[in-house]
Amino acid sequence: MIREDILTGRQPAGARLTEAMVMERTGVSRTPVREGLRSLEGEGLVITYRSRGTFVTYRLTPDEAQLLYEVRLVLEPHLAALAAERMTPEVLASVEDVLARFVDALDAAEAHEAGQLDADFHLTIYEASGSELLSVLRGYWNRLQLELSERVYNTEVPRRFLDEHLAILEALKQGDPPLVEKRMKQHIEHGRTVLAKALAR
Amino acid sequence: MIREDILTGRQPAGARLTEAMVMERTGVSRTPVREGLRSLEGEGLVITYRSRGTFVTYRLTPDEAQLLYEVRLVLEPHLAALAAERMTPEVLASVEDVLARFVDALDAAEAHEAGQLDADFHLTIYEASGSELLSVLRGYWNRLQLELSERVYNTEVPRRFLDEHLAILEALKQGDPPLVEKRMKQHIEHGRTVLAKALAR
DNA sequence: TTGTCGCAGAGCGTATACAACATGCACTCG
DNA sequence: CGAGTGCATGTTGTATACGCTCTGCGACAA
Repeated sequence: MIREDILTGRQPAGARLTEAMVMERTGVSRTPVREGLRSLEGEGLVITYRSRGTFVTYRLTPDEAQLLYEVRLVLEPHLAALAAERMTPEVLASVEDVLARFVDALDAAEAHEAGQLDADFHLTIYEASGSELLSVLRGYWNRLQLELSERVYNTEVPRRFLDEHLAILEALKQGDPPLVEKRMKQHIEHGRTVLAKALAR
Repeated sequence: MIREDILTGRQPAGARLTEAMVMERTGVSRTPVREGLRSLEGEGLVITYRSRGTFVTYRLTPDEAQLLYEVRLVLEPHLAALAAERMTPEVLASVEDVLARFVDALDAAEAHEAGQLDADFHLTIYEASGSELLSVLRGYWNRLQLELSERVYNTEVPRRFLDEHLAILEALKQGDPPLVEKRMKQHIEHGRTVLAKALAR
């Protein structure tokens, strides 16, 4: 729940999160609260200063977001191809489910929800790769997601993302790893130029 | 302490870490133990299964290690240049200290220690960049370090790494961001070919 | 008026007790 | 003899109490 508060911007960058506040918001006691905050810290969403509290980390700069796109171009097409080799019907079903909800979010013009489901789409696929690099990926998706939601998912562009997602799903179904890799690469390349334009405004 | 056990290979991949074991090893009670394990989980060093325990994550495959080197080539030269712009005397002193201990570790042929200090050298510099991407970097350095220690720091190669580290330090002292970026890039490129050769054996 | 010391309160750090859950084994019944 | 069920045990999940540290405010003295 707190993760969502951060990812949707309800908790702005730099906001203070005392354990008492989180307890009240979630209704659970301190120990699980602390666990949760520690997890969020590991994901780079918050940072804790001893005896002072934990704070929502500051937003990525536009430059850093572009840099992350270069990383995405390196990692994600590769993991997508791996995932295509090891795809199972269960994962395919999950991906389809995520895409269905993605459509709903776009129809309802819910930018944050759409951003979340975009991340889910990618990460669900990469999970199937069985790669240990997944933990690295999660870290920067968390940071990218808010930027993406607020800068891109307010516009008309994501409809084209949906088409690309569907094309990737198609290639996954066909069990064609090179095609999946190629389409994923194009998709991310597209996202990169879109974000660059959004940042230029 | 547990982190070191993992990073030095004393706790092998797949090893089970019950909270009771960690309590005994560290002498602290369960709450801080759980915090620590949660942190390690965030760094991708362990993974926890509900009610069954936490386990040391499996090693990177050689392929994944190579992939991470491509990521390093994207991120690290950039952050090094940023760091050069914002360098302070304190950070420079820290970097020099790390390098001094790096030399000691090489002289003593302590591969794991050297691997740790190699990571420290890089991360200490990037800290000065003030970039929020640091948390992403830490994640994969943790995973890379063990691979590096066991495959590279057993050989004679790291002496050349030392020279490169010194050259980077020199460029930092001169306050020349483009030079820092260039040397860092060459250094990582070198590391990549070294690791590729080590993996081929 | 200003600087320093002390105090009080808020918040985190740690320890421990109890609850819930998963696993494996033994026993029983078909 | 085999399969299924129930129990015992080990391990994590949660709650709460207590102690320590840091911060901010106020009073007192120079």
